[in-house]
Amino acid sequence: MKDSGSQSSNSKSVATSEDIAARLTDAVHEHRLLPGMKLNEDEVGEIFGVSRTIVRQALRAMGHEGLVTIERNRGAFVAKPTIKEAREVFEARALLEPQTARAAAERMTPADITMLNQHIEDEHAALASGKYGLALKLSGDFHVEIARISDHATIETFIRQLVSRSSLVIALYWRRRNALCESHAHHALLDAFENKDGNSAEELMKGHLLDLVSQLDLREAQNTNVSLKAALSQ
Amino acid sequence: MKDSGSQSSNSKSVATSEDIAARLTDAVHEHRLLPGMKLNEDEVGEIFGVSRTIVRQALRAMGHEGLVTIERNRGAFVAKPTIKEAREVFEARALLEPQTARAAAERMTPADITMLNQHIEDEHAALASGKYGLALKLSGDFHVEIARISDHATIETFIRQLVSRSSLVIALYWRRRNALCESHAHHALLDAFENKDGNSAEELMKGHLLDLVSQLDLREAQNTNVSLKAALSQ
DNA sequence: GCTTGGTAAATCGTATACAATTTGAGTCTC
DNA sequence: GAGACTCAAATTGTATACGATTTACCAAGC
Repeated sequence: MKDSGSQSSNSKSVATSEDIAARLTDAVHEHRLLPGMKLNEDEVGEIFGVSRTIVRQALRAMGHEGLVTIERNRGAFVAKPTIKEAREVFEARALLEPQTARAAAERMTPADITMLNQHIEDEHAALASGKYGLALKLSGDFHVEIARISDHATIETFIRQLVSRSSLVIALYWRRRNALCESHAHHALLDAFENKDGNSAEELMKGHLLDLVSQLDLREAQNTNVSLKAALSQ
Repeated sequence: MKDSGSQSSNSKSVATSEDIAARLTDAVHEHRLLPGMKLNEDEVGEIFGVSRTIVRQALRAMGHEGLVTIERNRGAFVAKPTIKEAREVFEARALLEPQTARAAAERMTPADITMLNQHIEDEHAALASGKYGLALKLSGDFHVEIARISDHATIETFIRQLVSRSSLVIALYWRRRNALCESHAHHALLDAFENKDGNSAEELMKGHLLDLVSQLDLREAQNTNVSLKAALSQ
């Protein structure tokens, strides 16, 4: 839990760079910040009431996660993964997450199950009330929670990064703008977890990731700003 | 290539934070900087002739890689992986590198082979002239080069991090202080690469990593500073 | 002797000032 | 009008000053 308190209990808690990075990261995960958007240092600092020093720390941290691209003397932008990078992200997830799901299944406690269940319900609620961005973020968090339960901090860090970047990929390459009909997959995973069935969990996760990729449109040259060239080539 | 020129061609090239991080990282890889060592900001800045601003950027970057631990108001220290973290690093490598070796084998060009060969020779030369730290670094670079050849930037980044942290693990938990008798393993891998034999490459890499782990001493409580508690529990 | 307390030095955290670079508008020319 | 040029405004990069925290040392007390 630990909600990285923006303005929590203790009256005048000044925001740290971690807070800023978390807030910005959430915004990216919820598609309130979209790939390519400029993150002006003064502007961000003004919004959160901190100096540029702190903002720069946050932006550089996000740069390391691959969420933000920093161009020298030009500033920070929400990253725009290329098609190759998009493929890589999901290939890496396919390499890490199935085994992680298996490990998680074997370590799963009743408390974990309850928590994951709550997570799925929240996701449902978000979808029902039209908060697609929030639903998307929660859907990613589900994967991160599984990694956390697997109790492998190193791989958890990698998965967290990959899930993060998946938000960008989805923003750029998702086919159907409407539903994220994947809650079924998460339910199925939860069943495997309840039965402590590592094999199923591994297979379900593998299938789930393949399913996700199959809903992306990763053909070359679709989202590149080729307006000029496209107009001329006709 | 691009050797991140410390003082390259252009006369007065002021060191960037990337340069500083690279220099410090090399020092860690070569065991000139050992786990636990304090990295004083003023001191580092003095050595490289840059202000603390730049040093702090470098140290935070290394923090993200897991090479450095930053404690608030206390400063940056070369990281000291616990035994659990040490295990995790090699488990993650075992998950990523065999498949990466396979992919590399399939994409390997004659130029790549030549380069890897040179790498092995350099490693030999370093060992022969007693530069164990350099040999260790080169040995790690070998793995990173394979990742690069596999042409999967995302996984390459992960492997780079893991190899980096492996240097720390080796500094803390390596059994025999003398030789790193692993050049044989690298030779065998090279043979597989020359034959474009992905299966062999994958298997050899898996075995090589297991071999490495087996030379570590990862039993509990050997390097922990428990003098007080240990004395009291008796 | 060992601990406790207090003060000065060392060190880190952050804001800010200023330099360097990019951006964009406006002007001029062809 | 399209393109090249100039200059001001906006923005980022870096050094530095200053406050906050930790550390280290030394003296006093039990």
